[in-house]
Amino acid sequence: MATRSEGRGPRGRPAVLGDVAALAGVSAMTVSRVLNAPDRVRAETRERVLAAVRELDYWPNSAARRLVTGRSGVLGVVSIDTTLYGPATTLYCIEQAARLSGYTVSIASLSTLHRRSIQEAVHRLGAQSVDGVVIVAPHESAADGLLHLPPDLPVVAVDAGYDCPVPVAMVDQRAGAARATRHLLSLGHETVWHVGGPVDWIDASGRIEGWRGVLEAEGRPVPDPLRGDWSPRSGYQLGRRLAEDPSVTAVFAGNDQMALGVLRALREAGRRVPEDVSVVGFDDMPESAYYCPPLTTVRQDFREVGRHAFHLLLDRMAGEPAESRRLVEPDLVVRESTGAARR
Amino acid sequence: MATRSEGRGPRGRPAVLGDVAALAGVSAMTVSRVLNAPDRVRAETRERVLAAVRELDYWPNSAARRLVTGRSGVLGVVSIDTTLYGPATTLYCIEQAARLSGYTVSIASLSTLHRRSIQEAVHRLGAQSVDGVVIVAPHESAADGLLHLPPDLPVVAVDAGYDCPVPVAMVDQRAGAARATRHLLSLGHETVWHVGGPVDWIDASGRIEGWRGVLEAEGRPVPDPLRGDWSPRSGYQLGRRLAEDPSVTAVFAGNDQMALGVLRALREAGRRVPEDVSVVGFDDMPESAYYCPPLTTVRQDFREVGRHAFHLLLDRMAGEPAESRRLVEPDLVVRESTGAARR
DNA sequence: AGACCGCCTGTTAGCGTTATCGCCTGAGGG
DNA sequence: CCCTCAGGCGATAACGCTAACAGGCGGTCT
Repeated sequence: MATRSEGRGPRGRPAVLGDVAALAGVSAMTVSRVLNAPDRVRAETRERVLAAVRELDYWPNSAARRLVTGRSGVLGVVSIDTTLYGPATTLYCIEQAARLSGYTVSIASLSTLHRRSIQEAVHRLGAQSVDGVVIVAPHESAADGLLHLPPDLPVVAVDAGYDCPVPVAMVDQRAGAARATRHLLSLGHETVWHVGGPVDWIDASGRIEGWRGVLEAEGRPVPDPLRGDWSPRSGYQLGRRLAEDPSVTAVFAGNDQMALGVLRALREAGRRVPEDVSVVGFDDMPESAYYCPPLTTVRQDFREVGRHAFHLLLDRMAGEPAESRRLVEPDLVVRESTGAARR
Repeated sequence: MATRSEGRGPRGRPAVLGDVAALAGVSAMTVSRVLNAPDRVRAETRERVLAAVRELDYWPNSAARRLVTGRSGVLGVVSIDTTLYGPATTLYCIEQAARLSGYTVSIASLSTLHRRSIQEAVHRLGAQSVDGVVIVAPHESAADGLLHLPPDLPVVAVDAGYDCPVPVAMVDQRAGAARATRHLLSLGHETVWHVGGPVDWIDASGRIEGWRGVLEAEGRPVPDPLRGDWSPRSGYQLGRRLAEDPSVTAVFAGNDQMALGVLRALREAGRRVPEDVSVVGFDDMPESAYYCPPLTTVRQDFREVGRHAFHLLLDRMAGEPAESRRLVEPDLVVRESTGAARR
């Protein structure tokens, strides 16, 4: 049952291959075969070995195995702030998928968003000889860092933009933003203001592109996008500026948290949502349906992204000519924070 | 620069210790010493070796090192749903602290909250020979699983209750809940209703104890606690029941997300917050200050908890007689969701 | 002057596993 | 009857690193 407690080997230490072999009356090699290629051993012998394995509570030493095979069964995930809803969910789903396939996941958070930082993080994992790495760092500097990685190490990225040098799993940010913007225009709003994510964030850029694209295609005025930092606080601060401008009737926020801040700022300024101003968010966090009013938003399926990322990595590790990109389509979830423009 | 790309050894593969030794004109052992005990090598020799290390872009093979030293430089974190705010933040801070001390962190999420599940997760990590494990699973079944773990493997827990069999870092849930409850009573409310977390969750229990303790000490009626599942949705559903009861004037929710659901339910029922009903949450997520109204809540310093957990583990790994518990004091943050009871 | 000590470096022997090759046995074919 | 061949298993040699000991060299103490 327990890794190092019960079933100690004869030496008083955890049992090793040799102990199992001795107990089963076979050679070490046979035990190894039972564990790695069971059908190459006679059934009777196999049973005897397995009995010994159970009796001694033998667990293979992964370091020794790794040393000789070169593979570790460990994947690395390099990620920015895993406290954020998106990265946290993605990480969680990568880990789940990996676990089902027998992999363990090691993480390396980035302290700074510097190109060196990403390389350093990949190195930390590389030094632990991971079999592959998923990079969750939707940041320009990260994309830059992706260009200078060990070519032997299978690497895939998440949300690393439309022209990512490594295979990437991502939500179609442009499509999502376009959907949100079109929704607002269809309600009769003249144009849509945007509270975007931080400069240099790739998904922030993608959302801006999608938003701007629709406005331009429809021949609407394109206000300068405001830039926050994803936090509710920044949404609030920018929201106060928008609240002062009576011409603002529709706001598309780069994520739900900033949208929450915008909602609060509008409320404080006495502008009603959705009667006076419509607001759309991005992400669809579990909370968003309970904001006041419940938030219309763009749902990102992070679970899907995580799974895709893992399978892309699996392909790369198998040496297959992996697809270069898997796009996940986001959905617009219409709630009560958006309504018809007043005439 | 890159782990396996540039600076290949003479063999066309990544450089190994021997390659560095050959290039520097010393023995392998000297190279090893330069890396592990630099002051035991003459400065001049050291420089020569380091130059060779750089030239070949040598990175020690962690598997080989682990095989012979028995230590891996990897810590494991076993955690429930790392999507939840608390566990996610704790994990993040553990990783940060670990990184600063030169450790890598591997994660193992729990799929189910079963006693076997925790043991299985610890095993997965143990099989990868981690040096120690932090368990973030504030659940009764986890506490149970803690009793049957490899005694040789240093293990500490987070939020595993006041009578945890292993060293534990935790927020003083009782104190936090008591503070919230006293705050509401001090505003003149006759008693306080509670929307608690799921049964079997240890921190949910702690909060109930703290809440109940204050009510009993003050001789107030103690309503049956309602139990949600931490989600805003469950808070909303339970909130609707509370909203129907006109005697309810003060609600203490087990976390901010459920509090959000309660706020929404009250609003829909036409009961104003804080004029008719006061609401307190628990956690103080970044969003909470922007709910409507901004939520009075109990702030948990998860960063501090993560750091404590890591240092407890470090002590245990060093074989020191570690403290058995580190309590972090939560703070009451008063915002606008609580107000004086109406007479 | 000889014994001794400390500093620096090298030699040897594993750590626990799997790759590789080779041996043995028994069945089947000429 | 001998040869071949395949299945099943064992002996040996790595994998890359460090622990433990050994030795050489210069200086210090008696």
